[in-house]
Amino acid sequence: MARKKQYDESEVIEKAMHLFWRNGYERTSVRMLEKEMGINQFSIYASFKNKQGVFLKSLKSYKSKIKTIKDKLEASNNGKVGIKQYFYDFLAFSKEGSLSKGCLVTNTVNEVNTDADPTIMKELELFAEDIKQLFVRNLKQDDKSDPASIEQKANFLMNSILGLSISSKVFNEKQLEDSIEMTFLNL
Amino acid sequence: MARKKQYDESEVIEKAMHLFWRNGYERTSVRMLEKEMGINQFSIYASFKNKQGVFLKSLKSYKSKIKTIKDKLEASNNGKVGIKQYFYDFLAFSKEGSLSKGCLVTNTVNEVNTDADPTIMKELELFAEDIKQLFVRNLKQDDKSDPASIEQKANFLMNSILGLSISSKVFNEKQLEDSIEMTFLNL
DNA sequence: TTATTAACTAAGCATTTGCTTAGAAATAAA
DNA sequence: TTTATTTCTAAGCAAATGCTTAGTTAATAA
Repeated sequence: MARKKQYDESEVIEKAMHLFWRNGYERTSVRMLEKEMGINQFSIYASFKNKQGVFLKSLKSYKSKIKTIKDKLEASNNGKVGIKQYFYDFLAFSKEGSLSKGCLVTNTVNEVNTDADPTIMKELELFAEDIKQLFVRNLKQDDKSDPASIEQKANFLMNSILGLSISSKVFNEKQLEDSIEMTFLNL
Repeated sequence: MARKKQYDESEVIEKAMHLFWRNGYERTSVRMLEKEMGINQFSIYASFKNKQGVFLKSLKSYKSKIKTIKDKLEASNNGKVGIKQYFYDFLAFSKEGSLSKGCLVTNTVNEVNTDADPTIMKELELFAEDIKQLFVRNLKQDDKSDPASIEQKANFLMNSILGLSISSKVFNEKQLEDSIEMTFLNL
């Protein structure tokens, strides 16, 4: 009845995701996406509506990729040890060459104007909340103290991993390891 | 002999700085700078060569502005207490409304491509190193332990304050306070 | 006053941006 | 084969980007 698509949507999104991850949202042009995804602009707009559409799908792709280490944390069942492992896993996950691309989500929070792009911003908040709940869950495993204390520690850990997302772009491995080890030393 | 400038360079740079701080480098256009600085594009290019020139001067302006709280830390002479106060001072400094603009330097690290803009990147590294040395100095004041331990703590603190720079854009005051208090609890 | 020099205004430059469209090529049901 | 439908290519659109330039205005040394 009609012509077939000559590309696989999830395959080309995977490529787009890496481009956004490396360069950020604004500095990734539709021309760059065209080249990286290997398809024409028409096809991009036909499949994903617009640039933001490509990005939202890329975010989904990113989330499913990082789900591996999130699942590992969820299955760990060993409290702070598991969270610490998650920190190291995250570093390895975002590594590219000697430095890191950081976290796609964090990068975007930092780039996109808070009030300018509410659709994207909402996605990011949900993602952060999700991670935090994983931390809370594991903290409860070996910390029988009051909920307020758990909450405080979770907030602290969120701050640490956000920091790591930037630090990993600038600092060397020894410095990053220092940060992680200190974070969990007296937690 | 010739006409006088109708604007003060440091005055208009102060305005440019706030624009960059709020919006980031790329998302601040020369047209926006024109409006905010209140001078024509010709004057911008005559005084500062190009957009990057305006930004570099803005960075200087930012640094001299934040020098107030850096000097306070340097004069504190009370070790970790002074550093902690610096964290709170930084939060107040970067505040705009209920949320924060973060740190102009950190924002730029996050935005600008590491290898794309080496001139700017160098500026940023120097700034970070400067802050770290202040931390080291104060840490030594009440921590007589080995240099390796001091270094580790300084790296940890750098990670924390970088985290704070992002966190402050997303999290509420209670969450930020949690992070700071936990950071210094067992330091 | 006059000549010189610098700072102003405003228009315009080439390039890049996100997105659209006209028309050719391919697929498969009728 | 014919016809309907969709995807493809490639050209082009308006708007925005960083930056320049032609020409006017103002200030001061001669």
